[in-house]
This record gives sequence, C-alpha cells and structure tokens, in this order.
Amino acid sequence: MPELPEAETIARALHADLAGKRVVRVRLLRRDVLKTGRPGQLAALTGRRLARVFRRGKAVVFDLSDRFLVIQLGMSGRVYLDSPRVPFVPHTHLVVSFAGALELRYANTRRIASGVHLLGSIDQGPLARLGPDADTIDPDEFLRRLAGRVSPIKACLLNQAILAGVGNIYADESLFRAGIRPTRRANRIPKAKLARLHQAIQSVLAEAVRAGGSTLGDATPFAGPRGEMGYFTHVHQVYGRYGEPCRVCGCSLRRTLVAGRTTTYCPRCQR
DNA sequence: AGAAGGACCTGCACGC
DNA sequence: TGCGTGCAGGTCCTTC
Repeated sequence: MPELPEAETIARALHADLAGKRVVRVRLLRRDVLKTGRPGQLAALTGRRLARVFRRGKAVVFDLSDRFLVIQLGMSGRVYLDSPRVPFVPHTHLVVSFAGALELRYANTRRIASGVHLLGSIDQGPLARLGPDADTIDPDEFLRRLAGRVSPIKACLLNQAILAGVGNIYADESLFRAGIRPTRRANRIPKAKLARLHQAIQSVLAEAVRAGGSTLGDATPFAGPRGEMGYFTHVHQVYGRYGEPCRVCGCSLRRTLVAGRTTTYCPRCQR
C-alpha cells in the first residue's frame, strides 16, 4: 500500500528515466479510472514534453507543461516502465508511450482510493484537499494543525487534509517511535510529546525513503518503477506484528481499530 | 467545521 | 478439491 516513501521512490526513478522525453501516445484502457478530465483530453497530451515527475502526498504527478497527470496509487496501484514488447500485466488501465520505446504503465487490481486525474494546475482535484507534505512540514505548523482536534491522534495522522503522505504503516511506526498510544485524543497530548511525534514522522519517512519504500508480503507487493525493488526493505517495529513481542520491551503487541483501520501498538511503550 | 461511518474493489488466506 | 467467508485499506461522500 503505497504511502509517501513509496510514491517518492517511484517519482524519483521515473523522473530520472523520463524527464525531457516526449509523449507519443496515450491509451486509457479502462475509462472509469479517469476521475478528473475527459478521455478525449488525454489525446491532447501527445507531443508534449514531460518536464518533471514529482510526488505530492501519496500521489505521483507528471508535469507535462501546463497539464498535470496525477496518479493516485490507492491500495494496490503500480506505476512502472516497460518495453512495448512486453504484454500488459492484468488490470493495466493507462499506458503512456514515450519517445525511445518506453511505456509508462499504470496497473491497479483493487481500484480502491485510486484514480487518474488530468489537471490544469496542481491546486486542483485531489491535490487541492491536501495539507502540507508530512516529510517537510515544520514543527510549529504541525502543532498548529493538530490543535483542538478531538479525534484519536492516529486518525489525525491519516487525515490527508491535516498532513499529506502518512498512511497506516507509517502512522503506526511513527506513533510507536514517539511513544504515543494511537487512540489518544490529539488535544490531550502535551506539546512536547507532539514535537517528538513530528520528529518521529520525519525520521521514519526519511529512513523509508532511503530504503526505497516498504514491501509487504501481501498480495500487492510494492516494487519500483522497473520492478527492481520488490523485496522487503524496511523493518517494521509494530505494523503487522500483532501478537509478536515488542522489539524494545518484549511485551506482546496489541491490536485495535482506529478510524476503521487495524492498528498495532505496544501497551507498555505507548501510553 | 469537524467527526464518524459506509461504499468502493479484488485477491488471497482461511475453514469446512 | 472446491466452495464460501472474511479481511485488507485510502479516499470520497453523506450524515450528524
């Protein structure tokens, strides 16, 4: 499930391989994955030069000179490069061909929380609703945006309008590192502890980006744009380790539900 | 405004 | 073996 580090890894690799290249052809294989814009408008991307590939929140953004193609990966989305000779994987929904026989392919099995958006600016569509990126938000802004929130702190971290990029994995990991119980209401956490959480988010995300993102042993492993990173790279402290011993204190990790998501925490380390 | 909960979608791990 | 069931979860939408 791609979060900020996975999207960042994909965007960096695609930028390195595709920046400056021209679009030769765009094929939308499944019309309803295009959530913003009309299928006919995609054809107008042909001939445009890809200026830049970057990440915003969990989305990968392709800057095509005054047109922005935004891909939300959702639960199971993959964006990768392939040769035109290679058959599409199942559930391939969008293919953008570039000069030099390179195809950018978007595939997604479960199409949950995912989609493609064709925007005129990066202030539109799903990007308009995002708070500051979690990897660069400064501590004061972080505190300010959480002030007065009565939701569980984990629900706040998952709320992309508060800060963008943190999903279930990195929320659990950051809260563990900061020693905060995920169910704790945000407005009842001391500022010093929230500052520690800010620091934890920064370090967890930075480490994950350095590792090239997380790969889980589930049905939809994360892999880089060329498929080269499909192995486990990030050691999770709590995520997915329900019932196993805490790596710090040894007591059994507990599981609960916060904002509808499975949440794992250490009852002793996280108060 | 902010919070809470449901819908969406598919593949896989289960249990019988 | 072969079915049915439950589970995973990010975003958007509706309701309160």
